[in-house]
Amino acid sequence: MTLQTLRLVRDIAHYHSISKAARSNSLSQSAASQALSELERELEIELFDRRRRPLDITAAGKVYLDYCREVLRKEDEVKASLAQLRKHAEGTVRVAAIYSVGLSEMSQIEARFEERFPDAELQVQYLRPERVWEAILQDQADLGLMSYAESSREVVAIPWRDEEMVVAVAPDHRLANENSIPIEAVEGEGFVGFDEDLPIQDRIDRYLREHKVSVNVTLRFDNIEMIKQAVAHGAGMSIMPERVMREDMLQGRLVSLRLEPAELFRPVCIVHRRRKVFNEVATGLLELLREEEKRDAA
Amino acid sequence: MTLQTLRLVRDIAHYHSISKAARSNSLSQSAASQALSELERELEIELFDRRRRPLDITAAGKVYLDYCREVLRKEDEVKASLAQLRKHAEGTVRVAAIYSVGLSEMSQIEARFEERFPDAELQVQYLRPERVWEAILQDQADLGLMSYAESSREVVAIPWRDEEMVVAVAPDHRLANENSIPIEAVEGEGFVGFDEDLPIQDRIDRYLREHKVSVNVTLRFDNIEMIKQAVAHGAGMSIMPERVMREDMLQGRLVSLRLEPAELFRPVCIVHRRRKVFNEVATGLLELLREEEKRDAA
DNA sequence: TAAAAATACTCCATAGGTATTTTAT
DNA sequence: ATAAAATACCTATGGAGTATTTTTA
Repeated sequence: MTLQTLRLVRDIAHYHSISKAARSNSLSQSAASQALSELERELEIELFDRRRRPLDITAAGKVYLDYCREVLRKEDEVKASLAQLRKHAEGTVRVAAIYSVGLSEMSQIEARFEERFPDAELQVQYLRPERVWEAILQDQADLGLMSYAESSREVVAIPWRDEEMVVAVAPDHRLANENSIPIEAVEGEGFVGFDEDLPIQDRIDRYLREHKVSVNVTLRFDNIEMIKQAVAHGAGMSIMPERVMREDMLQGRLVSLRLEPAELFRPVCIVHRRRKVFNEVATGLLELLREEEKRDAA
Repeated sequence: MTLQTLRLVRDIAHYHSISKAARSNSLSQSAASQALSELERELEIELFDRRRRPLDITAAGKVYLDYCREVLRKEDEVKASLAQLRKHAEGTVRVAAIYSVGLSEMSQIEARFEERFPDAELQVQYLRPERVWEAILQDQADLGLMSYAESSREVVAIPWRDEEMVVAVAPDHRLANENSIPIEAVEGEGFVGFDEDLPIQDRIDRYLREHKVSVNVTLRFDNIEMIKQAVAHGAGMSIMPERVMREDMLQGRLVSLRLEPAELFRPVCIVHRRRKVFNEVATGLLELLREEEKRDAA
């Protein structure tokens, strides 16, 4: 017994005719007749009085007709709701990014996305790194942008770009007029660092160790924003991606000094669940991000 | 797509498991999996997130689940309603009878019916003869009881009993002390008759004519009740079935005189639609009526 | 590694078609 | 006599099974 049959019953009642109902459902008269008979057999009750023409609906038929109408109405409703959900799902891509990818960075990307997919929706969420990972794992986001990510069994990390790390100082710092400095120049300097369990701090420490330089760490934070603030307020120098401080440089809050040798980079990755099935706009965004990276590298 | 599938979706959502839902629907895990996949293919949207276990319902799944629940609830309702109708249809017989079959007659039959089919319902409607015929034609009654009925292409008339016709007079009538009278004795009498277009009057007229007797008709009615009243009030004598005036005789309102020769009978028939499919109790009533007739004839 | 889901393959029940008979008006 | 419904008969689709592979946790 299929939903088609309910439609048929409704139409037979409407036309008082099996043939007409059959036609309006693109069925043969025979098929309609059989379907109705079979339904009546299942229900063990006659829905139409075959002994008069035009066909007459029975008391049971009236009861069943109400049921058909309600179900068909509900069906229309659910189809409409699903169509909307489908449209939304096909036209939306959800991105989870760490704060330090930068709002200005993303707004450029958003602009290019908007241009390429005028009807699509790009939802960007800024989260702490571990929350980005979590969002990807739980499929709360289609794409993630985070640093120091590594592929796991459930998540793929695609290298996106390596951001050059530089020394950040306040404008009134003794070294603020330099354009670049050798790493040895930071020996013994007051330093604002990341928490020690963060990968970024691990890389910085290794770099310093390799060049036999040690610094005097006065403060530690778990995020770049706090570090920038501390540096700007004269708490010492720090090492961070040049990109994330551009805004601050323009506004004169911070100064960046290139590090020699320039061996220190923060890798930012695009992450997504393995075997994730992307919709068109997600695929489009992925492509767009890669173009962005190439343009940047150039 | 069958209703079974809706039940399956509901159960998968409930158990968060295809296997468990399959079991509870007496299906193989494979069949359930295929049914769900097929449904999702039709709807062009995923209802469950297969990438986590236990299975997780999607936004679309929630919408569809609501639909499933409502339809299944409606289905239960309609099944219950139909079961009731079926039970009613199987346990009910509708009879349409002319007034002059007599309430006391019928109440005896009803009593014997009640005894034989304690759970069944006997619906009796008293109607004018033409309305009895109509009720049978339009299947508003299963069986009809009426006089002077003849089979037609759509209706079968089964002779039930022939009621002896007698002379009815008021208790203060000049002939009221007689037990029976020869037909010649009514010559010239004041007479209350039926309307001339009724078969019963036609037979009475023919009988009188055959015996070269004429009466002085002072009043005509289209039904026996009115005639009985007129006779009781001294409007003259009449001829009618003895059965229909028994009550009035007991209560001293009327007196019956047997007619010699006793050649005049009112035939009462059981009528029903041709090829009518009777339920058990209708068949039972038909049988009971025939027994009643035999008992009577004896 | 163990369970659950998906898939490959097969079978057959039944929905649906055409041609014909039966029924109602 | 005519139009509509039912039926006989046939075909093909898809629902459901078993066995196996793939996936998740």
